[in-house]
Amino acid sequence: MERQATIKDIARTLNISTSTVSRALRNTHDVKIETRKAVMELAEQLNYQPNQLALHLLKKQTHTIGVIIPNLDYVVSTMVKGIDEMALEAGYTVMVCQSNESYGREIVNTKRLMDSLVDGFIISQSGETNIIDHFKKLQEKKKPMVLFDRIASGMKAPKVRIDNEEAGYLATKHLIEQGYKKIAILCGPESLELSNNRKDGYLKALKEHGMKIDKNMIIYCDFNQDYAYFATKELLVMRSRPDAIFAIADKMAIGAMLAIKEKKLNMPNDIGLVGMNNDPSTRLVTPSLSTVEMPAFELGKTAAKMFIEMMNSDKDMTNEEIVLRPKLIIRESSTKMINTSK
Amino acid sequence: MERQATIKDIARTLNISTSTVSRALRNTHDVKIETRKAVMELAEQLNYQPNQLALHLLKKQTHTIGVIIPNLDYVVSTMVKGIDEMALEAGYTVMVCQSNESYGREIVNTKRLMDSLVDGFIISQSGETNIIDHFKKLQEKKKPMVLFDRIASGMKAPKVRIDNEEAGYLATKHLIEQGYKKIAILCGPESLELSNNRKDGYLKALKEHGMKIDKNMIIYCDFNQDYAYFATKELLVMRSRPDAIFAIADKMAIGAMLAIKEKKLNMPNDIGLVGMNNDPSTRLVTPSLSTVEMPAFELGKTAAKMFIEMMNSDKDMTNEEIVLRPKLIIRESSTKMINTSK
DNA sequence: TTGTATGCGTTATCAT
DNA sequence: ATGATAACGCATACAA
Repeated sequence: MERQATIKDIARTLNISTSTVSRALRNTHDVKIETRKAVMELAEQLNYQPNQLALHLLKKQTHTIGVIIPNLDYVVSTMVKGIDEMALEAGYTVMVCQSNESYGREIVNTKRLMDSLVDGFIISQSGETNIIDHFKKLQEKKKPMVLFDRIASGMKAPKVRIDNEEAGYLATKHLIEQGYKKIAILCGPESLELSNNRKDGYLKALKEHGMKIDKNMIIYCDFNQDYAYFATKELLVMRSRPDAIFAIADKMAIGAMLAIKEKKLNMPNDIGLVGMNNDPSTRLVTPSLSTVEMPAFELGKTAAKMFIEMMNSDKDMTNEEIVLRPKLIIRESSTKMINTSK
Repeated sequence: MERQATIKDIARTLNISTSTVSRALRNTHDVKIETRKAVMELAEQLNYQPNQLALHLLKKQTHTIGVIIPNLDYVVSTMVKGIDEMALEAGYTVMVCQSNESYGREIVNTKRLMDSLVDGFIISQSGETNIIDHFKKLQEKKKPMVLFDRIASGMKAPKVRIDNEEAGYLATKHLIEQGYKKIAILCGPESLELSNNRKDGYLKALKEHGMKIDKNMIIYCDFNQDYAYFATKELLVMRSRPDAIFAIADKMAIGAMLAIKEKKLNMPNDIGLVGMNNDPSTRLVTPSLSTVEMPAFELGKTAAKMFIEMMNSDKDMTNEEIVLRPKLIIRESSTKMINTSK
């Protein structure tokens, strides 16, 4: 049991050629029924497994998808589960590398996966990335790729994302309707298209309701709880402080929440708060956190599906883009009406 | 740029043999300096990259580690980050497959990774697993493996875990010292060694303090918030209900917390609660949740380190076991003394 | 129906 | 210092 049995072993034992064994095993062409039976039996007995490495070399593909993600928090994990499920179904294996929001680490990971000769990539960029040469290089090498969620701007590739403008719009409109007058946005790193799209939705809602736009209320911000905490602290000491905040990720909203509590401000009466992603923790904090939910599992699944479709067809999918819809979940942190009316 | 340049291309262009090119590239043996220079230059120009697939076939190894985990929650993600970091450093790539606590899925994943010909495995078993034939099969195929965190019992392999008995002991002792008299434990699936070890720690603390053991207070329980929620509901309607609960994972503690709140019981005065893992959400819930923290990143790193050591040496490490120490973090959900004294 | 020869990209062994 | 050849495990075009 030390060494894996190979086709050669079977051929030698049965006194036939390796090609015949190969054909018998895969039941291709015509193989005499007796030889085939003999081969099958011996294969079974030796517990023969085709050597994938050899097949990889031969076919020049590995049936492996490289997945590049910025972190492993709740939403991203959920997306990865979606990718994983779809990939498994289609006979692909997945190699996940997370960059921890670091540009340098993302480059290393890209190279790693490239060297491992994955057949292609499914990519969500890091918050730090604004140069995308490493992704372009993959395309020069003709590696198929699907971009998802955090779409790297300037790339030509099929894309799967949610409607980020809608997300920003929904959250902001909700806050306006709750009677908040001065709404700030913690809108993520400027390098991300997603940040700007959510901000656009925020702006759209403000304009639509005839509210004026204050640049001091637009805070670019790392995807990270501490950063959001400090940013919020600064917001709260301003002469004319915001009376509501939309943070484009729950972990940022949690950071904001800590700063707000520290200032002894009451949510939702003194200040409203909406996050995004519907992290499990949002249900548990006090007050419970309103949030914009996205179909994360679905999004991952769709990305993988698109990837597989791309591998199996030769049509140009470069310009395809699938956009899923976010959904507002209203909880205590932003429902001023109810609280003020009591 | 369509096709990757190979050694053959270089050899043909320079009118030398592939062996010379190979040697020049790797600077082995004696190669005339001029030929070497020429080779290097052309390689650079053609952007030559050695084909890993070919090397894999030749060396019969892939420099890839298969990582099998039960889920992707906070602690596990952190452990994976540790594995990842160490692996990267040692030139390994990591393939992560999560079983979602499903035995069937775990088997599929094991097979998937086996087929992808990973060099070995780093494994934390699913909560559902009690038959371990699929792991034993890996050993029959001489695949090196390291077990970590949720150690599959009955396996002979190097292990990295925390002191689970200590964890149970710390939590329970703390609750006793806070004056709780009837302490229940949500101790995870019976199939996990880790569950039983934590339970042993719980028992040890009870005995040490002369408290009697009530079998009704020992609840086996899936690693899952909902399950813990229902289990706690049942605990709370008992004639003599517990006045404190230790849940061996934070997500179970959160489920318990929901049930407790629903019953309008006050934490920590009516009932104390301690979780485990130091999930970020534990800081945010109200009351904040006491918890037993484990060095998750370190644990992952150590597991990977052990794996790599095993690959690089030929000594038998089967019986090695590294045990890291957990740490109690006291928060509001269990600090009765302070609350009752006010 | 089966066998022979060749190739996938690389390295190692043995010559020269 | 360099080249020819075989080998890793498999599949396939071509022959028979």
